[in-house]
Amino acid sequence: MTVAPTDATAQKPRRTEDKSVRQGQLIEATIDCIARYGITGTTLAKVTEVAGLSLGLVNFHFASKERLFEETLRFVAREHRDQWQKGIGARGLSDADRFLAIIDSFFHPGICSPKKLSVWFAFFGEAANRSTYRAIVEDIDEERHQESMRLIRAIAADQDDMGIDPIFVSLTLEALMDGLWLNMLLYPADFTRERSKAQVRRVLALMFPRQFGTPQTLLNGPAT
Amino acid sequence: MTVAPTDATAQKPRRTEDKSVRQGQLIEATIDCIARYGITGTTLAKVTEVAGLSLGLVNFHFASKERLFEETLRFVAREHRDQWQKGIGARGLSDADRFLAIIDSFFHPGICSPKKLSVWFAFFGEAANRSTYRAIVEDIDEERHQESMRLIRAIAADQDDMGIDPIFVSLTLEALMDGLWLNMLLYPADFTRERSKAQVRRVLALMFPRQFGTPQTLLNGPAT
DNA sequence: GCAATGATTGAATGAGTATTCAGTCGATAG
DNA sequence: CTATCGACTGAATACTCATTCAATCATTGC
Repeated sequence: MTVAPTDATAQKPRRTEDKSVRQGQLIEATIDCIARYGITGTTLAKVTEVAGLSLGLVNFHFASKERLFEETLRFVAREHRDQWQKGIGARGLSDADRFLAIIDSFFHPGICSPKKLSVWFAFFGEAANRSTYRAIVEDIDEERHQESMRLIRAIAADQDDMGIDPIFVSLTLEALMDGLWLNMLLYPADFTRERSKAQVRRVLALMFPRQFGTPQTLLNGPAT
Repeated sequence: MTVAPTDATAQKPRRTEDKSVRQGQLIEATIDCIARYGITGTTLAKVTEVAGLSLGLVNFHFASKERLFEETLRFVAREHRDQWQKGIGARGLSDADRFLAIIDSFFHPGICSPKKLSVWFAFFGEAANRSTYRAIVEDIDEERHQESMRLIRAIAADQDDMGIDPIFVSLTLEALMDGLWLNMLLYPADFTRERSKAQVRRVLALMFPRQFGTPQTLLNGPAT
């Protein structure tokens, strides 16, 4: 499902709108509600109130609350995928640049905002039981993991760092970023986007000193 | 609150039991239900049914469902704390051994079982809004973080690895382990306890090659 | 204009759920 | 053996919330 952004140029709120507009409003409101009230406190009454729409619309545009939740998760998942794909898509980038772009995508303001992190972890918490949620997350994880591996292999081959295991590098950095996301969710004051990104780069420098190990100026201040 | 384990020797179920026994049963059942149905699907009716107790008991032993949830989170948090404290408490351990014990505690079968991981992430998902949950998690995180830092500082001082930043090491490994927990929750078939533990040790070896960098035999098979 | 179509509304419905509490039961003290 | 007291029970209560749907309204094609 593609979600059209709310049209900022439309002055008068029209009574009827394109389906994708309404669906986008409802998904946006769902994200807000999960961030504010948690997944347990998110009711359709609150979602529709935040969206400024009437209660019945959720079951009209989505079949059920469950479907609305699925589409919300799909939305943030696609947002992240689009972000890193845009990052590696630019012309003239080296493999190292592309891999850094994937890392950067994790810490892009639109991707790891407090609201989005709330949504991710709300669904992680439910994912163990809901196969639908897990499938959505797995899809996007797998796609990114494959791309990361491809890039790391290329980076390792460029130099003669053949001792390093691409699977190990990829899994480690991805797990690290997931963990930093959790820290950013729980302790937003201590774990900022920039600090976290620098931390990942520093680990990367440890793994590929020749390729990434130059500017050690980052991250020296006190933390938690 | 200290929870007494269910007495396996008691053959006849007594009608009345010590408070701590009942509280333990209810917490145990809550963990089961969160793992099975998610936090949204966990009702008091299900919890008491799983516990084999009557509906009214939750509000008798805990003031409310909310309190039951808080005590459940506190219980798994204390379990983890007890685990690592027991690990570093043994006589005659080096600082390196103690730090490895903290790592091991994350991957102890009783600590990172699928059920316990479900509980952790269920609460993480809610923690952004519920200050009580966050406070419980923060408490235990902070205590462990301080101990880790102390040990890493000692390890770095032992050798002359003064270039390494203890804060960086501690935050990185903790985030990594959180991320591995998430992977173990979402993809239990691919991310086993032993494999994850080996992965952390490998990163540790990268940071302190002299102290931890010997047996490179671990983790070479294919993953996800 | 004028239907026809489809989006929108929100009151009504009904299923489900936390909490209460009056009564039951049984262990223990005397 | 009896009385007392506190644990225990589960039906009843008082909600909340997802879902439905008949009625309303705006748009579009004619």
